[in-house]
Amino acid sequence: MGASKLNIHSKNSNDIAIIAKVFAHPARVSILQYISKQESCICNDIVDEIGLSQPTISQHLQVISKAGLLKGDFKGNSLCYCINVERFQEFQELFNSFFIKLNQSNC
Amino acid sequence: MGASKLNIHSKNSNDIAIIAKVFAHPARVSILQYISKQESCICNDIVDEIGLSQPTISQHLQVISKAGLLKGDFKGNSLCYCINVERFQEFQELFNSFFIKLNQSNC
DNA sequence: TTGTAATATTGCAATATTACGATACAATGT
DNA sequence: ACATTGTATCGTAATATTGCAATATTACAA
Repeated sequence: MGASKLNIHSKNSNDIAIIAKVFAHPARVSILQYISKQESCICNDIVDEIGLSQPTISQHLQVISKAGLLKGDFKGNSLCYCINVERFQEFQELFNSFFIKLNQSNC
Repeated sequence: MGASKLNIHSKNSNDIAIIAKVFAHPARVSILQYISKQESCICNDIVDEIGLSQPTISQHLQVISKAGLLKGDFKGNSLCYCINVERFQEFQELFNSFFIKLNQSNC
């Protein structure tokens, strides 16, 4: 078979994996870092910054957005993407509890 | 083109993405959680626990291992996988600094 | 309304990941 | 030596991801 046997895993494992996927591409990491640096942000700026085409950036933004990590305000015909800090802190907490669990490992 | 334009991104972005990829599959999350719970661990146990075939688990273990997250001691003909806590803490630090950067975002 | 600038969507090609059966390899027990 | 048990590798199929050109959509300005 192929690549989709996700239903056999626990909700917690799936949640963490879904979050990790957002960060699992350097373009998305760079995009997030860039957005957090800016007060406001226009997609075209990101295109120049990251060096990928506009459709590709738009696609990555959608992935980030679907995870709930972005709040977007319209500002003229350009978007102002901001990081949804509340949602982001949920991410952080999930990851931290995962990290804490793993740190208890002893050989 | 296709899926490989990784050279245009910063080292930091690539590093974070590489780490995130390890956690970007629920099977690997479950495997890591399972290993950390055990004192010692035999691969076949994981197979029963996770519900994937032995070759698939072995493949996932390789991904985790290549990231440097495992220390393996041989114990008879079965392996004892343990989490490499030092390496894991490097992961944590990279992620935390990334998280801290993103939290400074204000809309 | 027509033009313009910014972003989103569609369609497709290239590549990567996931999964497993078959098989090979390694260590132990008899 | 031979069988048994546990793990790794190979080959292959299914699916997912990444990337872009072409096109559509949206919002504003004149």
